[in-house]
Amino acid sequence: MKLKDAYFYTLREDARDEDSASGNLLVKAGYIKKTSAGVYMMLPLGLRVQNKIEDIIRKHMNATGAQEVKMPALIAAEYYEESGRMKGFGPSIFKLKDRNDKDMVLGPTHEELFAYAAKSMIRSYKNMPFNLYQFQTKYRDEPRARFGLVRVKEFVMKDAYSFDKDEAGLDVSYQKMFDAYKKSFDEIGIDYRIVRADTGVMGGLLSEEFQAIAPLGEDTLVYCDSCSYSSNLEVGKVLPAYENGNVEMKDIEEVATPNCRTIEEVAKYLKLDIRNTVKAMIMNVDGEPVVFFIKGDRELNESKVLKLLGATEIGFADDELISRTNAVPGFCGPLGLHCRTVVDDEVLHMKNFCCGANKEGYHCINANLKDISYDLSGDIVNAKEGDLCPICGQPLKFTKGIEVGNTFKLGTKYSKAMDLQYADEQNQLQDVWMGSYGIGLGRTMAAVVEQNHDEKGIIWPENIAPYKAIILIMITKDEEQCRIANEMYDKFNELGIECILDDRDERPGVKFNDAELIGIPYRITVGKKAAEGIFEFKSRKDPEVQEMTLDQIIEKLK
RNA sequence: CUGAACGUAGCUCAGCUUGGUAGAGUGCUCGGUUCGGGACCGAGAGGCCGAGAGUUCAAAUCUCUUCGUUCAGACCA
Repeated sequence: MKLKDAYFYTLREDARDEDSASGNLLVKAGYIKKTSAGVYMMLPLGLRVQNKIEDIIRKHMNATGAQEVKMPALIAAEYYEESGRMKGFGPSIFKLKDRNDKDMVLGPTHEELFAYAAKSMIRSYKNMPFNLYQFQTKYRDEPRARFGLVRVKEFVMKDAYSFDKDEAGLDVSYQKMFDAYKKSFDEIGIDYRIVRADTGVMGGLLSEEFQAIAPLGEDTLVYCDSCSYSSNLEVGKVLPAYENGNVEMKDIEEVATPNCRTIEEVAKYLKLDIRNTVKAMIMNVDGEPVVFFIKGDRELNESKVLKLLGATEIGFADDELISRTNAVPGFCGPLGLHCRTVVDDEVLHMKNFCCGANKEGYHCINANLKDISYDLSGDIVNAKEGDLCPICGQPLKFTKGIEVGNTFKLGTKYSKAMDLQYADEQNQLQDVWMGSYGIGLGRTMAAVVEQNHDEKGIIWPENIAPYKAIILIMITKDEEQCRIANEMYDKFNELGIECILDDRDERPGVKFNDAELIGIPYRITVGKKAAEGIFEFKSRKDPEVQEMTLDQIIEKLK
């Protein structure tokens, strides 16, 4: 690409409405442009990067024997009605009607259509296994788009779907995809960690996420350095770490705690360790009030609660719901409640703890499990700093991640819903076992930029950089320099070295800054010594500038 | 969806409190001087002050409505 005659621009100021380093840099460097909240144009440079990511993934998918297809984005709503996900996705699914008033959706993910496509192929166990995949634009009406390309309403995803006759087959197919994902992300050049995750709306047996390590990540990852344990916080098991085991149980006692509404205030007022308190959370679970009792220094984990109760929605209870529970907010305790109560496993191990008395201005001390009645117990809190690994008992570590890929063992959920069956060896009808596997391309691009930038701009890993090299002509009015630079450009193209020629009539400083902003891995400066056949060669990653001949440069770039 | 902030030149913003026909920087165009890290001088082009309604002799400025954007939360592959 010769810049003078290309669609190419950079901005000098930070974008006002970008809230992430990657979003800002991609906008500033002219890779993408926002059209509305969560919807971006892919400009020439941006599309080149996305295509490179796509090519790498395609190569590894094809190597597993998967076949590429292309499903529509515009889909009759009935497919999602059939699988029950019209409800599952709720307001996140884009709905529209055609002129005949037929309900349509813009596909948020494509399990249904792939299952439907598989029906045409699958008659008997002999027809499996196989795997289909596509690169497709997905639409999700996110409640809040943010962080540039990280959370958007329209994005391209690679999604793959495997079909097997039984669970053992699924395990094999899953492992193939899993390995292909590792190879893809390694080649792209992203720093990632694989974690166990919640199956969410996808349902199924197992979900693992490929998380790009980044401070602005929306997911919290919990892992252990001593063993292989690694999990998304939303499903991370909590090993009850606090026990005051053998102390003798005392008798429960009411004490006045005037104006102490939060557990911190109570602990401070009574001079208690907050780890020996139990707090109550009054929640709205599918429209019904439920009170949860957890250790004072814990947070309630909503996905664990939903799973435990088999519920779909959770939020704080409003005044009307609270009034039905007979609870006294701020002093809510386990006594005399008129609703379901759930106790965290950790509380089961506590003795002589402090909790609300359910009476304005009072808490109880020396409470014990025997004093409480509850309906259910389970692991319903978030792991936190200081917790121990549930596998090996070493201290857990925490980091933030951006989910760039996800693999699911779906099992038979969709084949049951979509009536996808085959005849086995005994000519008995059986459900097909499915897996689904996704990678967000734009999100991957954003995550790479989050991980690879400095104060001057983007630093692309070589494998997904839009171009490998950029040739700068220092003095455009110098015909000799122009001629030499153009010859170099032609030579590179001949050799298949993708490069940019900055032949704009700009001052050197502008060209240096733009080259750094857009993050091209190698920069060649055609300047003073060009006539002698000497050029400056600089890697975007390193500060050193080296003088080289054309042959030496070509050797480096080949 | 709830709460808050913002919307003025291509971009980043000032002006609004105290109403009087629109400003800066940067980018852009032309001329000149420059030419190895976002140069300098001069001359220009560029705005229905997000949209609508109201108050007023007069509204970017005050009031109401609406749309958009962003933040916090909720939500979320």
